[in-house]
This record gives sequence, C-alpha cells and structure tokens, in this order.
Amino acid sequence: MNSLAFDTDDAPPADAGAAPKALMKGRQTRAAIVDAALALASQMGLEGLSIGALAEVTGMSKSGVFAHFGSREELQISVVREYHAKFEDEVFRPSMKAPRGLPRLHTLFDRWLKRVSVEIDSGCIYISGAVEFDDRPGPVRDALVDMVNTWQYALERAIGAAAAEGHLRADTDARQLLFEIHGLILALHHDARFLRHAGAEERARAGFARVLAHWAVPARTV
Amino acid sequence: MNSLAFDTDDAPPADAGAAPKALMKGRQTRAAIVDAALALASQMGLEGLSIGALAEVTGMSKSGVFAHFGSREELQISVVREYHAKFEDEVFRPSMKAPRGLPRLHTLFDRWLKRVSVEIDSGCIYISGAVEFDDRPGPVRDALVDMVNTWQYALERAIGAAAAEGHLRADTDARQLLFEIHGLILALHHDARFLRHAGAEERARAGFARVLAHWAVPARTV
DNA sequence: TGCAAAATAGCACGATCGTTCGTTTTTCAC
DNA sequence: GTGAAAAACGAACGATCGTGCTATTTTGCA
Repeated sequence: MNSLAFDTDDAPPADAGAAPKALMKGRQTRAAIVDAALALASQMGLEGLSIGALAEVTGMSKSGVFAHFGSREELQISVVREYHAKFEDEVFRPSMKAPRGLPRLHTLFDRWLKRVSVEIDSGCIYISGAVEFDDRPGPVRDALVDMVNTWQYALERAIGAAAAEGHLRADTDARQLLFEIHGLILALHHDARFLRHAGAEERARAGFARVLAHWAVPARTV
Repeated sequence: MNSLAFDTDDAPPADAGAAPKALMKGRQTRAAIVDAALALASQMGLEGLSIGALAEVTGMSKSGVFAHFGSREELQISVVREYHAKFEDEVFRPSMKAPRGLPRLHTLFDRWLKRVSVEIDSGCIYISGAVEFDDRPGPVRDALVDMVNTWQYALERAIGAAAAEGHLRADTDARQLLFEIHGLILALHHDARFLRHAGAEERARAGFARVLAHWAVPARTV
C-alpha cells in the first residue's frame, strides 16, 4: 500500500520465493558480491567497476565472481537495483509514515538530503550514473533512467498531494518545484563532494525553504 | 581589465609569444589534437578519453599523438584548459560588455544556460569532470577544481556587483544565490541530457527568475 | 554417507590500454 | 640545396580488461 511502483526485484533467474528449494548458498555470496560492488561503484563509478578488483575485494576468483552475473553489464544492473532498493528503504519508505502533504514532502527531502550528505565520501550512484550513461545507450542506462524516473515520480506525487491537502498553492507546478529541489540536491553533491565546500548542506536546506515559501498558500486564506 | 583571474595558458613548454622562433608546425597539430580530444571527451568523459581512439580520429599514429603530451594525464589537463578557454570566450568575456550589475548577471546566466543547452548532445566537461574526479586525487582534478572555482568566483563577483549597484538587496547572500542557480544549471543538464525531458531549459529560466525575485529590492525603496 | 548439482577455481584467449624506443619523414633556418 | 632539429611513425612491452573453457571443490538432499 505504501510503495506504488517503487519496488525492485532481486534474484534474476526465477522465483525469489521464501525458500521452497533451499538457500542455495550462492544467493548469499551473490548478495555479498553485490554489496561489495555497490561500495566499489560508489567510489569508482559504474564504469570503473571491474570484475578483477571485485574478485580481490571479496577474496574470490575472477571467474567465480563472473559466474554470478554472466556479464559485466548484468553486474552493473544488479548494482543499480541494489542501490535503488537501499534508497527505497532509507529514503522513500520511512517517509511514507509522515502525514500526507507538506510534512511528508519535508521528510522526503530531508532524508534525501541526509543520504546525499552521508554519501559525500561514498558517492551517489543516481548522480554519477546519470553523468556516465547520459549518452551511452544500453540496458544499464535504461535501468538507471527507470529508477530515477520512479523516484522523481514519487516526489512529484508527494508535491501534488501537498497541494491537494491545501499545504501548497493549488496552482503549484509540481514538476517545476521538483526541478528546483532536484537542482539543490545536485548542487549539494557538487559542492560538498567535488569542491569540498563546507556548509553546502545548509545551503540546500535554505534553498528548499525558499522554494517552498514561494508556493506557500498566501497569508490571506480563502 | 575584463578578465581578472580568468585566463588560461596554452603552450606548456615555454613562451607562446607571437612567433619569434617560428610556428614549428607542431603547435598547430597539437591544437588540432586537443580540439579532437575535447570533442571526444565531451562524449566519453575525460576518463573515457583514449589515445588510440584519438589517433584514429586525427589520422595519426598513437605514438605521434602521445609525443605531444608525454602522458595521458597531461592530455586530459590540456583538454580541461581548452574547455576553460572556450568557456571563457563564449560565456564569460562577452558578458563583460553588458552593464555592470543585474544586466551583466542576467547575461552571464543566459550564456551559461545557452552553452549547457547546446551541450545536451556534447556534454559539459565541468559537470562530467566533477563527477568523474570528485574523489580521484591528482593534477587533473586539481585543474578542474581550479577552473570551476574561477568561474564560480567570477559569478559571485557579478552577484556582489549587482547588490552593490542596488539591483539586488544589500544583504544578498551571494554564495547562496550562486548555489541555487548552479543547481538550476545542474538540473537542466541532468533532465535534458540524461532523462531527455523537454522543457528543462524553460524550467531553469523560470527558476532563475524566481531566485532573483527573492533577492530583489523591495518595492518600497529607501 | 553418497551423489547429483551447484558453486568456485584455474587457465588462457583476444583486445585494448598507456608507454617506450629506435627509425624515418618532415620542417625550417641557413 | 644542405643539414640539424623537430615531428611523426611503427612495432613492441607489460598490464588489465571481460569472457570463455574445463577442472575441482562445496553444497544440500536422499
């Protein structure tokens, strides 16, 4: 009920059911590999992810790692899906407990910002992936676009809900508001991670408050 | 008088003077290589730039290309410098002809936005480079940071000038304003280039107008 | 405990990478 | 036109990449 179109499927081959067959042990090493790959890709980028380096980190052989995915591309897609799942768990899902409307929108932005801030020394795959794959067609790009769109759509709905609740002006341009707060997150990522400027997080918060103020319902209410 | 701290040096070895010695012919092939490298890096990223591919494009041998730079890193730095020079020529310098204050700031943003819009199918090296080198120390990153800082400082001065001229509120937070309009550019780049959304340019313009409006001098002037 | 299947290892391949070195061609001042 | 310097070439290097193969080990059910 709380995750419309915001979910992921792991376990690529077939059913990831409870455990009718068995754990097959491979699943959990695969999960460990994906975890390591996510950490590695966060620093080196999805394109910088190499099976050799991944084998060294996990203490496995190159072919042992490779066998779990069948191709580098499939590994990259798995990493994207894993990131999406974590993002959903840490940002989206908990925010759904906040009251619908402005409080929920506020929580969403807050958790989003918090996550990017934590990522100043681990990297956001949505952001780095967007730059790496912005003109590199293929399934990895498709997966990335898909998940970014899912997240943006969730935000857009939250904005629309805030307007519907009367917390924002009825004529609020949800996509415009989304565009601007997305820009704040990107600027935060840029200034904190690349330029290593201090205070970027506070600037993003201030910007968010100002953007919201612009679409706030006028003091003279109906 | 119009380019304080906003200039580049080409010709790495020594003096790039008028031509006391000679043209040495090598300089112009080097320039041709850098041009091709810039085009290539705009699509593939600075890390995706390979000497082999560059040799093929320019119709030279790999070692022939290589000899001009001595290392891949030096080639990348040359590309960054070339991009900076072009950016200065197309965005910064022409804007200096606009009247100091708000008109100049408007022109700066307009040319900046125009450049990023044109780059939706060629890529902005400042933006892609920032993501590629945000945690990859070295001279390439240093060069990138240096030039982005130079550009941001130029913008900050323009904002300060607009406040000094009385076109913006005297208590305008230049760095905050800069942060927000930078976010608009980043969001434009993301939406247009990665998500391929239409209308991103117009959203950036609308955001800019709204940000400026927030720091506009109140109707009741002193 | 035994046995099929799954998981992992080991090895080698072709390709591409940046880089080095020696040679050949081109450029340019005299 | 000659000769020295600069520029470009060609071939090879070690390393790393993703990816096939075939063994070998490990797993999990009977």
